[in-house]
Amino acid sequence: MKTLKKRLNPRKEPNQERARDTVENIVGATAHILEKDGFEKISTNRIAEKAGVSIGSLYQYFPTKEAIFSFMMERYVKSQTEMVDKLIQERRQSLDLKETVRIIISAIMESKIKQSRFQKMFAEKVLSFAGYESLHKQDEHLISVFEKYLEPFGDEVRKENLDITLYFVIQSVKVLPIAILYQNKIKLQDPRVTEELVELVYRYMKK
Amino acid sequence: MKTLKKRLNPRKEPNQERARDTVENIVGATAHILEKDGFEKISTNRIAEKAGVSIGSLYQYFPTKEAIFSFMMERYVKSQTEMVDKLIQERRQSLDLKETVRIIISAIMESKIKQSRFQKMFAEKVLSFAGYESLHKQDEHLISVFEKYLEPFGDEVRKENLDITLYFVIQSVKVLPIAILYQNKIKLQDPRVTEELVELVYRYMKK
DNA sequence: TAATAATATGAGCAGGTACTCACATTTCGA
DNA sequence: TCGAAATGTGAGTACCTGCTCATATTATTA
Repeated sequence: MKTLKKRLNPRKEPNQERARDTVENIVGATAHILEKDGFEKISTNRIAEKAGVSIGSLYQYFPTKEAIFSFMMERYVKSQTEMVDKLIQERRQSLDLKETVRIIISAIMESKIKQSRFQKMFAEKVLSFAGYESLHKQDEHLISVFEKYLEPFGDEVRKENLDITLYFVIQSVKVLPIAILYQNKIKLQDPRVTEELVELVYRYMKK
Repeated sequence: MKTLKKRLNPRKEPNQERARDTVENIVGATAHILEKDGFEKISTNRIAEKAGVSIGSLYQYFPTKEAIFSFMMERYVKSQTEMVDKLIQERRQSLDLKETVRIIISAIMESKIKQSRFQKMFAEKVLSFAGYESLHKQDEHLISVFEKYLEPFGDEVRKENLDITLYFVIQSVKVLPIAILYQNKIKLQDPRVTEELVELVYRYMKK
């Protein structure tokens, strides 16, 4: 456990401006290589080269290669979670479940389209790397947030296997759009994708 | 294109019994290592060692490491497709859609539970490796099979965005159970998982 | 300005990787 | 029974990997 933390946490916090630039360049180069050449082609040497940074600098801020992925993942998960939390908070008063579902899924889809460079990396890592507990934590957090939000919907929502239901809902929204990215007929930007996802989730949840 | 085929196709067909054993040992060892140590720890040398086979023999039947994965994938995809095709064929006469959905999903879940050793490998490869066209071909095949099967269900099935709907259905059944494998609260064997998957798919498809 | 701290550098290392090839062994039909 | 074809062997190679460390450069502080 301690080993894991040591290996995933940043080695050193960047204080000066140029140090923050270095870190951002590393992250940017990593995303770029992932997007262009895929996971198999990535190496710390290549990342450093692409970032215009020496391999030594890279290892000043990231103790291992995985730490780079972990950093990017954590950052993305955090922004997604904050977004959903905020939307739920805003919808606290409303009792229109379908509209809430639509608003949340639309927002997520929009960010997925924008940040589609990260999405393929996610497809390869999201389900695979047990070390990324932050993702499981996010799932659990979202489940409890939704569970609380759904309390007033006693008559509208099916609550027999709510744990599985909510897990499936979350995974559907996370994973189905990524699956779309990997076939080449339907575009992620096609508004019907969002529509269908809303349809799937709402129909599945309601009584 | 030609390069890809050359690199993924078996180099030599095993004719004698012992040759077939060699191939099976290689495949078995690969599955075993994947299951135990994960994708990152796998190497052809390790596979050969675990299989009790020389590295030279391995390369007589598989021209590259990827060819081993490809072979296993193709074999699995083929068995799954045949199973679904057969079930659909048997259900040709019936007009009970939900029961059909239940039968197919139950069968798939059963095989996923049995072959769960392959499932994690799939989670890492299914969406990620563009080279595995066989998977996309399978998706397209299944879509057309379902589309045909659904023709008589004019009144029961929602057909506005049928392309997306069927794609989401297929991906849900493929991916959601795998997602279950990667969290540790709900077990894949829990019959509620199958139930919920049926519920999700049927509710999503019906009018 | 001088000293100290922060940051950047990249040659190089130890170990792993996919894969080859010249040769040994086994199988089997003639 | 014998020889060709099929199968098996594993030391070896060229390359790549993650990562270190001694040193140089730049920024901050006193």
